[in-house]
Amino acid sequence: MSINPRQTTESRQAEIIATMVRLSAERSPAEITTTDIAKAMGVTQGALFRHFATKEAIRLAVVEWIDEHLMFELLAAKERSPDALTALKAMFMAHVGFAKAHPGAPRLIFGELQQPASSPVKQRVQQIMHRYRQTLSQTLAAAIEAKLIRADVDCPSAAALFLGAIQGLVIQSMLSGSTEQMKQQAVGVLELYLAALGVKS
Amino acid sequence: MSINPRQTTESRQAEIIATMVRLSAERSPAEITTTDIAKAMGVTQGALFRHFATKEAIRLAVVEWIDEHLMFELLAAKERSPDALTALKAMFMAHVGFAKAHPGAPRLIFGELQQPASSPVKQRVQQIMHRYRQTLSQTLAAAIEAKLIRADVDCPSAAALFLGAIQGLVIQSMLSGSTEQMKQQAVGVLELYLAALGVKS
DNA sequence: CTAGTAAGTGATTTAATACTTACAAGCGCC
DNA sequence: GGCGCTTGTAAGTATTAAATCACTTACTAG
Repeated sequence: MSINPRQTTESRQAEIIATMVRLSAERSPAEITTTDIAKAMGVTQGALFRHFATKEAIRLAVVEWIDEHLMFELLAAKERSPDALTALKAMFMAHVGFAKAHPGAPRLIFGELQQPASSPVKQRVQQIMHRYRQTLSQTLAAAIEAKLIRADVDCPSAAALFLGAIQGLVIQSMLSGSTEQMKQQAVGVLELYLAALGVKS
Repeated sequence: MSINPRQTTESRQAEIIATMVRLSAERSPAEITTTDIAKAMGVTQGALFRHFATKEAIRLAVVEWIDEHLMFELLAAKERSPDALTALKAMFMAHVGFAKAHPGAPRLIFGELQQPASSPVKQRVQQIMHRYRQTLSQTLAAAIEAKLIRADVDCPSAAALFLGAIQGLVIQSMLSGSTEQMKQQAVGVLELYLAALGVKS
C-alpha cells in the first residue's frame, strides 16, 4: 500500500487546506474534525499535527487560501475589463463563479463570522472584507468619474449592496443545497443592481 | 433561595428559547451548550430535558420563534402601509429593526444554514425563506400593477436582491460586532434598492 | 554506510458534551 | 391532609473532540 507516500510539510499543508475546503462543501465546517480530514487524506489523525500546530491554525490557513484565490480571480476580472463599469460586472460574475467552483469557501467564511471578534481567524476575515469593500468603492468612484453610472450614487452603500447581492445568492444556494441555479439568478440580480447604479440595460 | 421557583413547562420553554436567542447575540450558537443555557437560567443542566426532549428540539423551537416574531413584524409593517411600495420600504426597515432588536436571531439562522438538507430544522428555515420570497414577489407584483415601480422588474430577482441587501447588512454587523451603524447603512442601501426598482428619490 | 531529521503511526490523555436516572419536593385536586 | 403528577436536583454515563507522546520508518548528506 504505497498509496500514501511521505510528503513534505508544504505539500501536506496544501492538501489539508484543499481537503478542508472540499469537505466543507457538503458538511458544516464547524463539524469537520481532524479525524475527518485525516481520513479523507488517507493518513492518521495525529499526522495533521506535524504540519499545523492546532486546528485553529488550519482554519486560519484555509481563510488565507480563500482570500488569496478569490482576490486573484477578482483582480484578473478587473484587469481584463476596459472600464470601471465592465470591471464591476466582471467582478460580480467572477465572485459568483468562485463560490460555484468552491462551494465550501462561503460556508467556511460564514462559519468564521460566528466567532468572537477576538479570534485571529475572524480578524483576518474582517480584514479581507474591508479590503474588498475598499476596492469596490474605488471602482465605483472610477465609474462615476467616467460617467458610466449615476453621479449621485453613494459608493459605500453601493459596495454594501454589491456584497449583499452576492451573499444573498450564496445563502440561497446553501438553502437549496445546489449551486446550479446560482449563475442564472446572478445574471438577473446583477441586472437589477446595475439599474440601481443608473445603468440602462 | 426561592429565586428560582418551579415553573410550568410552557413558561420554561419560552425562557429556554429566549435565553438561546440572547446568548446567540454574542457567541456562536453552535457552541452554546445545554449547560450554558441552564446556567443563564439558574437551573441545572438536566432540568432542560424536562421541557425539551433533545437539543435539536430546542433549535427547532428557536427557529419557529424567530419565524413567528419576524413575520409578525413584517405583516404589521405591510398592513400599516397605504400601498405596495410603502409596504416594501416598511418591511425592509422592519426586518433590519428585528435584526437589531434580536442580534442572535440571524446568527442562529446562519448556523442552521450550514446543516445538511435532511435536518428538520433546516427544512423549516427553507420553508420560512420560501414563504418570505413569495410574499416579497407578490408585493413587488402589486407595486408593478399600481405603476409604483418599473414595469419590467423581474420579481424573483428583486425579491432575491431585497433579501441579499438585508443579509449583507446583517453580515456586516456580525463582522463589526455591533448593530449600531446598521440602521443608517440600511437607509442608504434601501435607497439604492429602490433606485433599482425605478423609484425616483 | 551511517547518522540525523522529518513525516507518519497508533495508543492515550484530557476535557467537553448531550442525555439519563434515582431521588426529592412542590402543587393541585379530591 | 394525603396522593399523584410535574418540575427540579445531583450524580452518572457514553461518546467524541483535540492534542500529545513514544516509537517507527523513509529519505538524504557526508
